[in-house]
Amino acid sequence: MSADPLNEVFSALADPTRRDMVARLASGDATVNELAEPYDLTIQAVSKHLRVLEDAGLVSRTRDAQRRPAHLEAEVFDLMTKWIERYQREAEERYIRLDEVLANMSRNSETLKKSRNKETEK
Amino acid sequence: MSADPLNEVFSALADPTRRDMVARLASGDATVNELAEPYDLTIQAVSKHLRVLEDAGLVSRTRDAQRRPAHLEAEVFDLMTKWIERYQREAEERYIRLDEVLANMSRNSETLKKSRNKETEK
DNA sequence: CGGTTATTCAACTAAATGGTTGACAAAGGT
DNA sequence: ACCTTTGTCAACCATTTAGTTGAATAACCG
Repeated sequence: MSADPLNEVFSALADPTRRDMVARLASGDATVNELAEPYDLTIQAVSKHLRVLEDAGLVSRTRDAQRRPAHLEAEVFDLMTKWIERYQREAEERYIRLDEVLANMSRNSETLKKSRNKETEK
Repeated sequence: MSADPLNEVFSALADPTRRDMVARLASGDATVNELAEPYDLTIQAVSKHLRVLEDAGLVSRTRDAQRRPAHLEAEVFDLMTKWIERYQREAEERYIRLDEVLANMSRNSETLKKSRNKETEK
């Protein structure tokens, strides 16, 4: 029921062909045949790739006669950037705090010389 | 030789366990044992996950006696955000331009009524 | 209706992935 | 010198994945 949608989004973009398809769709909608053209792949393979992108919510399909043009959905990207930025920020902030700690430590370094207690747990 | 590093980065983050490990490492370095504790997984499995993160450049390892604490590397995140934001922006800009086109079209819509030419190819 | 174009479905295959168990290595603690 | 802790390596297994070929569906073009 509630599988994290990021699973599919990240794993969809893990494939270079699919990333390339996304890149191309960013500059305009395209049909399966058009998308398949540059690759040394069967149409069926590209159709499958497109389905993966669709399932991940990165792409939507419409209909135009026999064609089913693919359209890039930009909203899902927000999910990713939010996740990424959150931990990127956390890690950077922690890095800055660590710098402060180290600055403090060197300031009163005499207390440090005999501290041989390692409190790694908890 | 020159495989796109984004392959490994995205595919590393496609796994929810690995994403969770990253989330936890964002608030501080941790050893394999510490990382493994919350999961219903063997240490070996977690060790493997950690290796995937390391190969993707998301994590680095140091040494502290028998322990090999893992440390989150924030820089690689930039690669991802740059890729994502580029196409996100492209898609959004195109969407805005499309709006303008549609606005123009409705303004002189009388010319449209008989345009039955479809120039999909090229 | 009959043919063509665009796309998907189904079945199969090879390789990659995520997990296991069991043995091994490396470093400390005593 | 042992024993313990921490982690990795190796071999194996089940599932998923990226690709194939071949048949089927869907919608247009005469």
